[in-house]
Amino acid sequence: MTETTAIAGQRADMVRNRRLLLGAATEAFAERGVDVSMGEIAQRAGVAKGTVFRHFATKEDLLAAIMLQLLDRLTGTADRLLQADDAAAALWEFMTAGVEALAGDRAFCDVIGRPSLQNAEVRDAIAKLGHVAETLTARAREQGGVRADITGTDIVLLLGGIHQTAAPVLDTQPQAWRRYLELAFDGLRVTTTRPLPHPPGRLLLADPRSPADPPRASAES
Amino acid sequence: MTETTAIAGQRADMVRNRRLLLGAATEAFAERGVDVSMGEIAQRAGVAKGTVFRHFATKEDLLAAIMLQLLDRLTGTADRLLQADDAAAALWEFMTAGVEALAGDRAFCDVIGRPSLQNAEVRDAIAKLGHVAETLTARAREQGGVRADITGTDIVLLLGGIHQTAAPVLDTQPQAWRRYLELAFDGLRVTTTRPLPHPPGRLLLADPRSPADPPRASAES
DNA sequence: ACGGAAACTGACCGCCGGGTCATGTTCACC
DNA sequence: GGTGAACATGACCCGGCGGTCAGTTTCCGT
Repeated sequence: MTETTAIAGQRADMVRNRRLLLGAATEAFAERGVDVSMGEIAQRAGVAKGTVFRHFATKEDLLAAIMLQLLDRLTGTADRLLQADDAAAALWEFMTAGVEALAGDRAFCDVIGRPSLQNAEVRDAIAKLGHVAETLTARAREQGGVRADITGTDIVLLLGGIHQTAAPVLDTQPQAWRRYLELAFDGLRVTTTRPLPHPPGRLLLADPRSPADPPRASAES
Repeated sequence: MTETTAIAGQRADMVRNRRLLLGAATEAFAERGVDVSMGEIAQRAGVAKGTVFRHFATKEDLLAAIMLQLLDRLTGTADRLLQADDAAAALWEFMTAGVEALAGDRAFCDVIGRPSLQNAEVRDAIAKLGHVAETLTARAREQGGVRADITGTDIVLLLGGIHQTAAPVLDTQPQAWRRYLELAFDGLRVTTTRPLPHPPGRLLLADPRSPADPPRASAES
């Protein structure tokens, strides 16, 4: 978890700088992607470069901290949506939140799209998100809200795809992703076509724990 | 156009190096994306770094040459498919070719997804591709093969999105994009749902020529 | 009030990238 | 074969990056 709570005995300037730093890094990464420099983040926070490295040993650590924050929030949203009655509507809401998060954060897109940018913690958080998405999807599948051959991994992968579809026109039409989210969801509801080719596969080939019974793609309901 | 033809009076070593260079750059960009260095490209071509800059003044020029080659090929494919009887099948084939091209070339993905990497020539080529896609889509729409509110711009944008969906698992499942292409196409066929939100928009807000009558999204068939 | 540990600072390092240029080499033409 | 222009070469420049560290400042406990 990201430790935002102040431990007793911490210096006031330290917690202040840490908060400034996290805020600045969140903004900077969101606007400019993972390629933003540590120098710029320091400047935005009103802090010297060395201070950044005192709080986060490497750029990778800082990026991970920001991404974990985002992933945790999304996982929390998904968790809450597990309580909803209409599973398909819940799934829709989850996807909206996910694509919106991607559209508003360039670094998030970079990290999701390029596994080489993910450290162990981030991979874990993504796997956890995938796990919740799997449950959410299973419910929607059972209720007949989405076709039978869709898995949670599909849903998570689709978030990146839907966003990417709209990304080239994001500057001029910041809301275009809604169009493609709707289009994707229409596709997810289809039941009259042949089953999808190629196995769904899992997001991470070596997920250490949580086998999370892979749902079969046989037609039912 | 990319000048691959040798002009009379050109030195033999020059045309040889140019061919080596284009080959090496094509490979290098495809494998490693736009971030590959000019030094590595020179090395792959078996040529000194200075030679690269003699043939292409800047990295941007070299990248553009490679991308134009790819875009022209894709536009040619689309052009040929305009002759097909079954417009929906032709559109399907075009999308397969497009997503396959993206899946096989990381630089292509980078350039398509980030407009800031496109110079004027590349933007033109993309606009031209968009124009052909528009025609291809219009035919499919008229034949009832795809829903009425889909435009050519949607199709071009979807290529990037479909690929991106599968990108995170591309290392372990190189063919996963076929699954999401099928899913997208199922969505494109849907006719029983409400029309898509948000206007389709055009790929480039300032396309100097070819107004290319924007199809209205009213329901018909 | 004060002492010292902890945090901050910014000049500095090594590295790597795109791009240049004086020098050496090759080819086409006569 | 000779000659000159076009081409190839690779050492070099500059800027920006992630990351370091000796010296300075700040804050907390007493």
